[in-house]
Amino acid sequence: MNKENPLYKNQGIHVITALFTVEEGKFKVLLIKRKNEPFKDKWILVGGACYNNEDTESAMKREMLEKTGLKNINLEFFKVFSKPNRSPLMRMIAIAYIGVIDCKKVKLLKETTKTKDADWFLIDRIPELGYDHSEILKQAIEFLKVKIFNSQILKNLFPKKFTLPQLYGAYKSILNRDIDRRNFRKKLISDGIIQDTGEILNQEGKKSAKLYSFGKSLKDINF
Amino acid sequence: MNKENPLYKNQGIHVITALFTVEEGKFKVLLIKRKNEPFKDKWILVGGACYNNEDTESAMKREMLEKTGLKNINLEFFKVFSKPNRSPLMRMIAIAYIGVIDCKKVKLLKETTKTKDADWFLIDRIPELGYDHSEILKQAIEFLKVKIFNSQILKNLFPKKFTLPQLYGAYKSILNRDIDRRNFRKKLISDGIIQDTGEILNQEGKKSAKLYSFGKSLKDINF
DNA sequence: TGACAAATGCGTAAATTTTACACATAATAT
DNA sequence: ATATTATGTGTAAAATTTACGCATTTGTCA
Repeated sequence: MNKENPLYKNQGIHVITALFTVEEGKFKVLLIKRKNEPFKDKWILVGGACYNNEDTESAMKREMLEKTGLKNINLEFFKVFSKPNRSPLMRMIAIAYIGVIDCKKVKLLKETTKTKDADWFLIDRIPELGYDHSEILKQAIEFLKVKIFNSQILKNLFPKKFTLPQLYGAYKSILNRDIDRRNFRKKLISDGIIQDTGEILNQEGKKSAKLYSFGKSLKDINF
Repeated sequence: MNKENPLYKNQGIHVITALFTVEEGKFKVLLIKRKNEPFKDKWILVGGACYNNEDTESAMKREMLEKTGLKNINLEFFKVFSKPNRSPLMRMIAIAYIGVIDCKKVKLLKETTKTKDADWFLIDRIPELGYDHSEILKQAIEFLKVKIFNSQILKNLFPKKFTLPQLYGAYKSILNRDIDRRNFRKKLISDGIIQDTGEILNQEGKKSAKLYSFGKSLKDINF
């Protein structure tokens, strides 16, 4: 590096989100396909550069809109990735988020200035990703598995009111293991993550099920 | 901003550490006094710019050495601060860490190229800090209060072997409240944070006390 | 149609963890 | 001597977590 390019210049801030969904019992993540170098034609997590007039979360929301058409996504910070060469052209630090939405409620932009495709990928069918996004995704999944038990991060995966079996199915898909159905109900209710609405859903030709909503107050133990 | 200065250029990465200690039952934090503008003569937390060939933790260790003379400090990431104008000259994002050491084991550099003083401040006697460091410190303290119960972050505050009353005193100072002495012992042992060494310390003219060490393995529930 | 399986719900007993608190002993202070 | 402080151990009650039994409604199929 020379004087025009000292060690603390030409740095940038990446914001990145692993946006998850569960569709028909399948745990999936949103990937976009790059149009340009570097990593041309590679799939990556949604993200981009943070501008100077934005905090990182605002930047992430703008990037999400620009590259996928999605708005009003709740984001949860999970980790910083700062290896010096994680991005090839210039030193970029990455501020990584996770989010969860119902993919059926939204329509993805399939092409933008910078992307040539966007799609939901099964978690166990992820291609090799550009940048260090394979590693970021791996860590994001582990973070989500913890987060669903101490926050309402799955809120946007369901309508305002939902049945317990619906929610239970999502947990099993994300955790990729079985959990006790009866203790599951007790835990989520007593922790205040969900609450009984008193209403009952009578679906045609199915046994009636109680309707729950996400709780109003939740002592979130995380930072 | 013009073409020479697009929205995603002229960004930088700050690394910042709230380094704590407990000295004679007093909970303190390390501050340094700036020599230059901006915030000339203001006290701030230890920190500086991250270079392009460093990850943020390495940068923080270098800055710690340059500005305080301290080496081998264990750092724990706690939060990103990214408000666009948190730093006046240029857009800087801050990656914030906490650490804990025994101030009696080290000697602070009182002056460096960029600092004109360095000292340990009582937590309830903190002056107004430069940048957004007052806010960062406030959040760091809250983070530490949680962290002492699920990690060995206090490890460097004590020698390899220490008595329970010593440790207990540090917890009370940091938490700024009373906790049950007997349950405190049980919790820290059963969580694997500390373990009985089998040895006993006979201090001249004091009742003998068992010696403990920090545990070998600890299931750290945090990310 | 009758039997069985699946989906939904409720409840309880055992195990574990957390909280509150009693008390014993050694050293110091008065 | 007596009281006070510093250290240690233990136990019982309360709360939480885990394991699991069982009832009801609906669909499936022999």
